[in-house]
Amino acid sequence: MTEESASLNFLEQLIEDDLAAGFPKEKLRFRFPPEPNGYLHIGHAASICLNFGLGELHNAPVNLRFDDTNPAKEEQEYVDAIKYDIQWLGFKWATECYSSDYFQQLYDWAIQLIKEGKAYVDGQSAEAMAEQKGTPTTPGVAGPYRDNSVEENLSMFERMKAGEFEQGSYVLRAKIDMASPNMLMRDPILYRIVKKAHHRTGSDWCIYPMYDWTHGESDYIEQISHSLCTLEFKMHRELYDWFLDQIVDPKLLRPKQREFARRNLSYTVMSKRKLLELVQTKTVSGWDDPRMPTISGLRRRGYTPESIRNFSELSGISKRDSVTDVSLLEYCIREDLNKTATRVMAVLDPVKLVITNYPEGKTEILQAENNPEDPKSGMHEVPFSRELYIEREDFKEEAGGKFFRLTLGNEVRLKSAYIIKGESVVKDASGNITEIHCTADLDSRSGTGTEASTRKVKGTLHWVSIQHAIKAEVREYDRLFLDEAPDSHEDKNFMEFVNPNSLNVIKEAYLEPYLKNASLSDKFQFQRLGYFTLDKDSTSEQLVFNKTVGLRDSWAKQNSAPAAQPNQSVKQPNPNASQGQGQRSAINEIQKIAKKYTNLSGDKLAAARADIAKLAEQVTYEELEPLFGTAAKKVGTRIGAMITLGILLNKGQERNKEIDAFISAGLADGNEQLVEEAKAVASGNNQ
RNA sequence: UGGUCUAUGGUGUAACUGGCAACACGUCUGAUUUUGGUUCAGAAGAGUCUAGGUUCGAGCCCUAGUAGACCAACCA
Repeated sequence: MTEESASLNFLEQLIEDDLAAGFPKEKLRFRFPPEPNGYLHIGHAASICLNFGLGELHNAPVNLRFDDTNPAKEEQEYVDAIKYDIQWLGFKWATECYSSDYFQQLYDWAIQLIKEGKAYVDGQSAEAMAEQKGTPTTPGVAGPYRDNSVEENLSMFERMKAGEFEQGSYVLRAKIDMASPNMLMRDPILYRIVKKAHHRTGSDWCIYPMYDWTHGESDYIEQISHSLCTLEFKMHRELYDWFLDQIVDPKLLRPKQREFARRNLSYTVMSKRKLLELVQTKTVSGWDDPRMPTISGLRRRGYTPESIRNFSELSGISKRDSVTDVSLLEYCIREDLNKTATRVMAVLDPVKLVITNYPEGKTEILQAENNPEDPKSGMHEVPFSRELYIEREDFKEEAGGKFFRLTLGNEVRLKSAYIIKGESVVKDASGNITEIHCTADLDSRSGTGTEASTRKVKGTLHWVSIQHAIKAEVREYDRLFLDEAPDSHEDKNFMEFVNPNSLNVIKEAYLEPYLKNASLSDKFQFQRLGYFTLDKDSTSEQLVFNKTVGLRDSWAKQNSAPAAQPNQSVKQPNPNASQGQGQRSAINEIQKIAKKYTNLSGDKLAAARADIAKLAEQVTYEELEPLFGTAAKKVGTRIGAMITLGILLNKGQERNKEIDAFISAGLADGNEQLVEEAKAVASGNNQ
């Protein structure tokens, strides 16, 4: 809060404007209004961070309001999970509210609407009503119940409430405008009959209010100043305001609804319905499966509240629909965990390493840094012995100079231990390496301060002592979907894009013994591999670790680069791209200067022209010709090209059809400067 | 064929009432490093959807297009 925030998003700006216009700061009040019909996901986190963030910024209360008007879908389990997640994210709500707390008030207001002739009971089938509603392009028509008397409506509504009718037989509708271009205004439903117990009101009610009727009035009851919701409710604003108009007391605060774009994440889906489908089809193990974009899934995966809040902050708020790349989320968690996670060693794909000059049966206790990023984090002990496991991919019998790991005849450092040299391998009948034999430089032990201990070698490997290692299960995760936006395809169901290899279980990984006492909230970095956290499936006999995210890996990237090459080369057809080491080509430089040419005047203009002329000396005609096709609008570039052309012609470039066409187009242009240059070029008088 | 909204590097957001398009992620160099991590230094990449217009000057204002999203649940 010490530094001023970079720049305000449009909602923060809106509030600033309201404040500037005289809205009293102490009346600011926000709310987060989840429906308890599913678990919160990373998209909700955006809304939570927005609303609670606004509350923190202005020191204003933020209510948690459960929008529980549909007992058919809502459950206490979700209420509890939602509350837990919000607290876990680190936010505190002012008041825990429920729309169901307002059922009586809502009912009273509905009676008032009926009395004023603004609502009526309709007994038609849903299909009939839908038909009368028309379509977006054709107006609706009035149904037969629309002009029933107030008395009749009153009595029918009473009887609905009393439970005299079947579920679905009658509804209460607002009487607004069946011809409105906004479909929502064509006599929307206020109440329907649902004969199902509610998680809070039990069987007190058998009629339940609809979202539109409930939401705005709840905001009003709680005196919410700014009711922020996602874009799909934009159309509802007209209704929101209409309902408020009917009941608002001018002495009280009138809430304002504003909309922002919901946040999508690449390679996943974000709708509760689709997440529920993943759960119900057992595609994932549950709402908190570590591959799920739910708050609980991310938590189990090892994400921290800080990382999620930071992600929301970095993602920003706007009004256009967008897909944020998961790489930003991964960046956020790496950034957080790098500072805090304890460094340990674990080998996931082991191969045996024998140090032939190290005594059999000897064990040394070495010291390992807990976190090099945090000098105060201290050290922990790690046992070392003659036989170790190292990562299978950390050894090659022979390799090129770019392989920094163990090969025969080369030296590498065993992290926190000795420098070793590969000597020989033992293979089984089918040629697989079963053991690697090496010798250690016994003077090189880390931390001893000897000259040998500070020698530089080109690689460092992680390892575990076989005798001391503990076995554990490790679960690695990949993106749940293979498509960047799995639910954006009209012709294909999102389930078709499920990644069949999103879960990789390593049944027997070897960990250093320090991990024996890990607890659920601990965050570790398995050195050189990534960040890991204990999973709740762990038992006293079997630890289970989840991989949160890998370390950035420029080596792996380099290795896979050749495969990706074709794609990239397609995007690189521009011959004007940089030449040599970061050197811009002359033609590129000219383009850059020319861009702003028309904005210049006086000395600056003269200087720019001189620069272009000078650079033009180094340009070939082949480089220049493509610029002839520059759009008419980009006058600056065309002027630059014209000046360059003049120089080239002076140097003896032959005139041709393209050149003539470019010059005459320049002569005919509306821009005076361009015409000037074209004239000069045409007459050969261009110095 | 209706209404509403949106359009800025690969991605996500900036640019106060018009004034040289900025930041982050990602990508690529180089240095440092007992993690091919971190850190540090640097680079490439956008003429702001298109076409007109207003203006000395437009990402921003005007007009007309184009593209995408949303809108006809007794869901929220």
